[in-house]
This record gives sequence, C-alpha cells and structure tokens, in this order.
Amino acid sequence: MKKTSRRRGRPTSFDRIKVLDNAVLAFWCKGYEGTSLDDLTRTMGINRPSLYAAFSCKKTLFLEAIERYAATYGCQPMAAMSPHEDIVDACAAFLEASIDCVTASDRPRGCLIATVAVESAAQDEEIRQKLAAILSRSEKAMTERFRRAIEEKQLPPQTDPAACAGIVLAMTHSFAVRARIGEEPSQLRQSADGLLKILFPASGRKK
Amino acid sequence: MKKTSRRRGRPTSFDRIKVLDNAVLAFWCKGYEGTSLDDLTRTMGINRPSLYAAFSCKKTLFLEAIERYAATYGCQPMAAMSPHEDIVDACAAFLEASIDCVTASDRPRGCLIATVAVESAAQDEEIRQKLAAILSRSEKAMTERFRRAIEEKQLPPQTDPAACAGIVLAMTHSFAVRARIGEEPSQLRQSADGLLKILFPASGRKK
DNA sequence: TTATTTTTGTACCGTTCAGTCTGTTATAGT
DNA sequence: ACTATAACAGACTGAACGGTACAAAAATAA
Repeated sequence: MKKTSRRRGRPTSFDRIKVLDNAVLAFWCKGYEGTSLDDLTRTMGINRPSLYAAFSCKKTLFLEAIERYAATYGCQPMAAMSPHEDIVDACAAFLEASIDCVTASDRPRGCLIATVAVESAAQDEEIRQKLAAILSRSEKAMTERFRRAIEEKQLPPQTDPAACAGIVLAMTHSFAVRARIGEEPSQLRQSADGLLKILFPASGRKK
Repeated sequence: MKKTSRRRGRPTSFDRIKVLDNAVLAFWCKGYEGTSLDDLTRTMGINRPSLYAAFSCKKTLFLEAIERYAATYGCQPMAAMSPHEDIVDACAAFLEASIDCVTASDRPRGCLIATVAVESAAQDEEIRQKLAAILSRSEKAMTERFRRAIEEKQLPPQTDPAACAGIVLAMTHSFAVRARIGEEPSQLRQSADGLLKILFPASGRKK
C-alpha cells in the first residue's frame, strides 16, 4: 500500500480557484478582448508562465472564468429562491438577488454572461455554446419552479409556466444591461416591483 | 452675392453615411475592442487616412456608429408600434420588429447597444452616457405609449404604465442576449406571445 | 548531499495594434 | 495651362499584444 506522497518539484504558490476568481473580476470589468495578459497577471497575482501552465491560453481561461462565474455569482439568484415555499416570495427574492448581483459596489457592474461574454458569442462558437447551455439551464430551472407552484395551487391552473419563467429571466437580463449602463439598484427595484404586481395580480402583497 | 461654388480640391470619393453604416456592421459583429482598424477600413471600403479625416479616431467613430445604429435599426421596433391604435397590436408589432432586428439573417446577431457597446460602458464614461441616454429615451417613449392607452381606456385605469413599459423593454433586452447566443426567432416569438398573454389577459386575442 | 522534477521570475519573441507621414492624384480657381 | 487645395493609397511608427524560452529557485527522492 502507498503512503500519501506529495508531488515532486516546486509546489505551486497560488490557489488555482483564487486566481481564477480574480480572472473572473478582470474579464467582468474589461471584457475578453479588452483584458490584456498584463491585466490578467496583475489582477490574478501570478505571472505569465504560471498562468499558461494552469490555464493553457487566454481563451480557455475565459471559458473557465465563465463557468466559475456561473457557479458563484450567476447561481445566486436561483439559490435565493429555494428557501421560499411561496412562488411570489421566491420570485421577489430572485429579483432582489439578481439586482444585488449586477450592482454590488465592490464588483464590476452588470453580468459577465449577459453583458460581457455575450459580445464574444458571435465570434466564437465554443463561447456561444457554453453561454447557450447556461441560459438553457436557468430557463429550465425557472420553468420547473413555476410548474411546481401551479401544481401546488399557488397559481391558477391555466398559468403558462414557460411564459412566466421567460418574463422573470428577461427582467434579469434587462437588469444586467441597465446596471452596466449606470442605473441604480433603486431604479431596478422599481421594475422588479412592477413585474411582481403584473405577474401575480391576485396576490395580496404584504407591505 | 455668391454663386453656388463647390469645394476646392479633390472631392471625397465615399458617402460618409454609407461607410458609417458599414462601420456599424463591423462593430456590431466584433465589438469595440475586437474590431481592428484593418477590419474597419476593409468593411468600410476606405483607407486609414480617409477614416481619420472623417471620424477623428476609433472611439468617436464608435460613438457615431452607436448613434447611427440607434437612428436606423434601434428605432425600428418603436416605429413599428405607431401604425397601431390598439396597445395590444402595437406591443405585438413592437416585439415582432424587435425579434426581426436581433435575428435578421443578413446582419450580426443581437443588438449593437444591448449586447455589444454595453460591454464598453463599464470602461468609458462617454459611451456609458450615450447608452444611458438612448435607453432612457426608449423607456420614456414606451411609458408614454402605455399612458396614452390607459387614457384611451384600452387598459384598466389602475394599470402602471412604467411597469408595463419596463417589462416590454426588458423582453427586448432579453431577445438581444438570446439571439446573440444563438436562439432562433421562433423561440423568441414564443416568449413574445407569452408576454402578451400575461400583460393583456383580458384581451380576446385574435389568433 | 546529490539528482530530479516542477514552478517561478525575467526577458524576450514575432505579430498586430491605433494612428501618422509622404508622395500622388483629382478637382476648382485663375 | 497653371496653381492651389484637398483626398487619395501605401508605407511606416512606437507601443502593446498573446505567447514562450531560459535559468534560478524550491520542493521530493535517492
């Protein structure tokens, strides 16, 4: 039986996920073409050979950054729904988390997927496919959540779950664009409230 | 009194607006950072000194391209509303024109404003302001259109015009993102239909 | 210790970038 | 015809680009 033996050679001095998180910030801020290798090495805190050893090239680093973004920031709105049994509360939490995500003051404005990587989607098939997969996943999840709410009689039986999901997700895409262009959370919150009132007219809103 | 006298020297061999329209296509396709001066001169059909004489530098060319886009493609959805007296018909036409705009097969996918220039908005204040002005203008116009519909009793008096406008415009932002990522017009049309049904539940839709 | 393996830091590579200089060409005024 | 003016086409510039070569450094295995 083998003993736990560490790898030979000089050990890596950085945490791969930590520097990837910093790459996310760099791309999120300046976009794919707008972020240079100097920007990346500076923000990530490692130098070029380490970067290339860990991530192969700029594009695969970008693809990994997109995935990492989706797994950390991108999934927060969906995650914010799960504590809520009521579909109205869940949607309110989803929209609020989405606003937080695209306007947090300590991070770049907007969404790495909907307002940054999307630009590159027209040029690169690999990026396009990854974004399409992420979008499709969130659309399925949101539709399923509405379907459950209908099943649980929180919504009228004739409700179209896909249509509802489409509208709620569309609002978050819009939030990303509007936040990037400079709108404040309070303005986005107004739109969120308006959407909830129209989407759930019957619900006696508390507050 | 002066006679009509043409300018001295060699006349410009290109139409400033035509080459600007081509610059729109180039930026729309590859984004600001992704479009090189070689790309631009090739697509515009003029060479560098002519480009710089006519548009000063890459960034002011981009700003002019954004404005030109807004005045040509960008305003088409709003323009598609005006023939329709009924707000439901008007919104349907708006959404259909929006889908056409972001998925036309002879043009780049998506929207120059919502899926391309928006990336640069975080880096450049001048671009940010221009986009903000364009968005604000369309938001005002759409809200006003809903206000008129309420006034004309096409919608219940308690309807919130800003909320309705926000949802319809959000859907177009979403269309731009989804089109850029590869979704087909038919998929976007489903979302448009779903939105109309939810936004105008009372209206007996003529099939 | 010594040999081996792997990462690190620096300097460098060829290419492409945005922008300009120079000389030529085409028009209008005289 | 000749001069003045303005735009043309192509070559050119220094800087910045993405990516790599190389040797020093830091760890394990013998």
